[in-house]
Amino acid sequence: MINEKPERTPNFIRNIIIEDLKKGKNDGRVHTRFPPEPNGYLHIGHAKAICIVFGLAQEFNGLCNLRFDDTNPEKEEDEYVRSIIEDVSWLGFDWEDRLFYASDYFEQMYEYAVQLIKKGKAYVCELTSEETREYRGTLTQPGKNSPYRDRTVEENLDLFERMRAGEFPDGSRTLRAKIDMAHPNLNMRDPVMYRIMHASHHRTGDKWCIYPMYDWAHGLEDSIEGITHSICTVEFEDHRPLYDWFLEQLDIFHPQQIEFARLNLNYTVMSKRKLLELVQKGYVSGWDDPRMPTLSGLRRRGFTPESIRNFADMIGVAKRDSIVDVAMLEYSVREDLNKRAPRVMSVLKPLKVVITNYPENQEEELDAINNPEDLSQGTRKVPFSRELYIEQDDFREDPPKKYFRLTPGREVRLRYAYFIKCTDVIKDETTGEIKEIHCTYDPATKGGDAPDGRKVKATLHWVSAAHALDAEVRMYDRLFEVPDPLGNKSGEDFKAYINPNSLEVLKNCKLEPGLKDADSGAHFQFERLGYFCVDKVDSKPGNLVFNRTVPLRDSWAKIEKAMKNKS
RNA sequence: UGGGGCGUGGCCAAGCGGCAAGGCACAGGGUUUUGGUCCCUGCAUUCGGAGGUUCGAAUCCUCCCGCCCCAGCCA
Repeated sequence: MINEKPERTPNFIRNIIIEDLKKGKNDGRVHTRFPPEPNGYLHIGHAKAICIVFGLAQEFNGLCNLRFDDTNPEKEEDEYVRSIIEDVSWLGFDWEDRLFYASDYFEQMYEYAVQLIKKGKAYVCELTSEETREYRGTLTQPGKNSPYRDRTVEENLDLFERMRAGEFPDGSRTLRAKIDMAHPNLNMRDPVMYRIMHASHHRTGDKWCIYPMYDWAHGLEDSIEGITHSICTVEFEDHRPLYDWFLEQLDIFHPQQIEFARLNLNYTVMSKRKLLELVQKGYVSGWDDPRMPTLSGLRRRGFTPESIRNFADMIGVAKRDSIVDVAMLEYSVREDLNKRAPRVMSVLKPLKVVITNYPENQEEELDAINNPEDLSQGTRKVPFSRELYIEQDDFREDPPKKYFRLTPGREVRLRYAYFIKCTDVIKDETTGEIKEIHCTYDPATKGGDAPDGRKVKATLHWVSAAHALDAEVRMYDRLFEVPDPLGNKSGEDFKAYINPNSLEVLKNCKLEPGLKDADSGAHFQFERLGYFCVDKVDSKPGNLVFNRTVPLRDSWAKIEKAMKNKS
């Protein structure tokens, strides 16, 4: 496949790779990896990382592995590996036959550990975890050596073997690297390499009772797979000296670790812990709630893989902390869906319109364009009849300034149909509520153009009442009403900022009949409203459910808001 | 007050000694059978601050200020 790349914005990682390639480093190979721990669902922040590592591999004709970093059996589950596999492939990336697990390398890692012990660079320590913490010192004070630090190689070998054999209880011993307890970087103060855990692992079962720590394992995994550029987030920068140390001691293939800043989005929270809390306490319906920033949530909401990949390109790659405006994500779906989503007319908050001069039992089929941005999508027939629905927002008895939709006495266009003029407003006598409006139509304007050249200020979408499909539409909005839910000004918990209007369920929506057999997950533009998709979970034939992915840009709403602010 | 990292417009982000890309947002205008899309136009005399080097600095040097990360037998 040809990888046409419309001049991407440079970033520092890409620049490093270009330099490496120039120097002929790694024989010109570029090999990256995405190494999630299978302990939760992937979110948009992971998507950024995935796009970076797979994208770099693609761009430089390299490879990218998917590798589960499953070194902690107490936290990891198969359910997560399944969801991660689904999400990464949904995003559009292919690891071919290179799906790996850190646990596949446990034996090899053990051998490497034995080597370190033999070099006198690792020892079995019997300090408890509390003692280990005390011995580590603090940020400003050096630590002190473990009393077990100077055991003989033979003793260490024996003890380590017995650790593996299961002779010791959990937490009773660790294997530690012998580095420097006074090192200014705490990660270098004799870090733990192995801990004892009599836990069942999702892949290796009960084969092991000692499990490697991240710092020890990760570089080995990268090295074994021949990873050239090991890309991770900035909080691991402090770990790089240790990553390098292990590989140097072992004298094995040495990948280069490069760190970038993780993604933050305003109006949302990203941490696994916080997301989990939202799920567990029922603030959302689950990990795939369309308001969640998880990939499963975004997918259900109607975001496309293309839009997320494009978003990742837009936000770039750097090391500085930043908070990206969700407006960019929203822009990115609109841009994608604008080109692709078929247009359709749907009335979400119906107001009945009776065309009084239209024959009682007549109906006709009008031609509508499926996508003005892509004429190859063709046209369709839309039924028209005497009774229709229009949007409540499209009629105002007392229109404000600059409102140019339907008002008493005013003429507007019904898209692809006719010009209509409002002649009467029928209200409930007691409540004053508008029940329906009466209009007349001009038969000469069929299709939407007046032969006499008469213009109209607005075009409304509509649905024929007799033909309309009923549906439920879920209007999603940002989950939080403040840009930074964690910036608790007054010590409030982030949940205090949840947007009470993040979901509005509309039950009486009227859709154009062609939507009857819409595919699960299919995307549409409801003209003049936004992009919507068929909910994958709850929509059933005869009980349609749509999710609003994102509204269309709405300059009228802005004008109206500006006018309100003035008064 | 130990170590590591980072500071370019409202938000992202290029640039790495030659005189501030691009995108989002925002504001005007044009086109329009979506108040959508699209198309124009505007939007940092300035790059955290102060000195210095240089013909010339966002880019090099010095000092200062601010923000983030690290004391899991988590990743």
